[in-house]
Amino acid sequence: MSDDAAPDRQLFETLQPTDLATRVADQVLRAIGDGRLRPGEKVADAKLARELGTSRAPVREGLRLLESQGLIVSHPRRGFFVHSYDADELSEVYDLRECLELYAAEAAMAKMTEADLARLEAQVALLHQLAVDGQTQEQVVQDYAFHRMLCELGGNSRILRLFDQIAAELRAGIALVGRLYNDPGEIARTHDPILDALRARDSERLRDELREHLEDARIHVVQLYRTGMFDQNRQAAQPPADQDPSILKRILR
Amino acid sequence: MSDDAAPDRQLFETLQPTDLATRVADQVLRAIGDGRLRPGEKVADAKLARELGTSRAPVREGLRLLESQGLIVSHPRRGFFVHSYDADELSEVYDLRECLELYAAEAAMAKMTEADLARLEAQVALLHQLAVDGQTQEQVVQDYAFHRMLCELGGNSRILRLFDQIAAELRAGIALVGRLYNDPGEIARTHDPILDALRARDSERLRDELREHLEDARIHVVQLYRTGMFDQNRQAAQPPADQDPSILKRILR
DNA sequence: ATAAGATCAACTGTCGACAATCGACGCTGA
DNA sequence: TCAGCGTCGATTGTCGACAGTTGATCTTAT
Repeated sequence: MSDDAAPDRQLFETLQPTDLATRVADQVLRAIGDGRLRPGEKVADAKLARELGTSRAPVREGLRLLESQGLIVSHPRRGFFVHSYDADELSEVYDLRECLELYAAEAAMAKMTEADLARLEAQVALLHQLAVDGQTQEQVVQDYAFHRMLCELGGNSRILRLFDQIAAELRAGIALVGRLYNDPGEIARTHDPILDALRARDSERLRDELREHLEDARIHVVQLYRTGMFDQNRQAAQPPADQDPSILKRILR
Repeated sequence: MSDDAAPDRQLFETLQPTDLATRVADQVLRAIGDGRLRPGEKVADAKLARELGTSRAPVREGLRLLESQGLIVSHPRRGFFVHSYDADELSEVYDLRECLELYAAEAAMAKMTEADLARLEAQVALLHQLAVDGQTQEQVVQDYAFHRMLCELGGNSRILRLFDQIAAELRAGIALVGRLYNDPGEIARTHDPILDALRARDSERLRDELREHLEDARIHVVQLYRTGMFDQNRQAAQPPADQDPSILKRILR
């Protein structure tokens, strides 16, 4: 039997059926990620359904998918809203990211090959290049890509999925700031010590360097939040305060 | 003005509107947690709706809520299924738990008060007591409670929420085993070194002890899985294999 | 002028319906 | 005996509909 005519060779790639709900979730996720939907903004399922040309059912299912990820909040009888962080909550997300990434990076270092290391180095080199070229937006993307590679090399798909979720959430916030850090060159450089530690397979140093790196980012973003840099962008409809004023009205129904 | 007649005193607790979807999610979560729904089992929304006396819409929304948590898997045009772990995946979940709990515990140690420590000690004492009384089922619950307390003291609500999710998932698996570990007394004892480390505020030791403790649990459970201890319970309808046999059928539609 | 009440369009939660699809069953023909 | 095919009930994804609520706007009365 010849090689190129194996009888059970896969002729076609399986074309997988897709449901509207997940596609809606994708769309909304993207909209949040690139800032078309702002934190705190209301997401009316009826309106969204009209916009997407579907009925409301799949839209609501899609929003539910995002709800338990924390990206969407639903207030019964009031609708869905893009989750809006205060500074403390944002800081918590960064905590989580640090927690996951430190763990993944350590695992990654233990099992990575020379080829993997080379890919990481190439990625950091790309960051430097983008800094020189002034492509700051693209640098943000590739920065994430680097950290994602680390998580991926860690080999835990569950952790990787969480990282992706977190990245999406942070992007939501960062989309508001636009240009986030001060100096692209500086950003690129802060990745070098991490690479060094990886090269040296020095677990201790990796931990310290990575932690410092992430701590920098966190402090930066959180500070922007605290200084009210976002307030100007906050004219979006806020979900109602938890304390409902019209108590009697609700009791009587 | 007297104390017990403050004019703005809250007369009634706000009765919060609830939607069916979240209640469905709760129900299903509980059903998975206590083993009424088994891993791999199909969850037909129509049937479930009939059982709950609602229409299918809120049921589907509720299932979507659980889907992005990983507890439910949906295969388009085939329905919803309780997520079924293989040993590797289960191991990954334990990785994640370890990652989160180590982080939270360290934070907890840094900021806990004497009162907090006392509560933790009381909880471990309870574990010992339950071991003596032979209340193994309750011990499993209180064991989780201890670890949850640690996460809670860590002070990151995001991490706590994740811990709860993971606990729910693990319970799903553990519900299958019923009695999991070998000796309740042994379980109780393995918590003592953790307490010691906390008392001494020894970050290094806490990390090591906790890791070892969790590693034990992981190895135990994963091994049970690998030895096929679950196969007898696996007559539940399996979700279809990823490789669809009837390729042409699908291409032609 | 301000606070309370009335009005009204838009939205939400839920339901039942419908076509398309799935998978189990039995039948056919080798 | 067994692979392959129609058949058929049950289930799925999606839709449109309906009553009840919400929040904004307008009205009224103090």
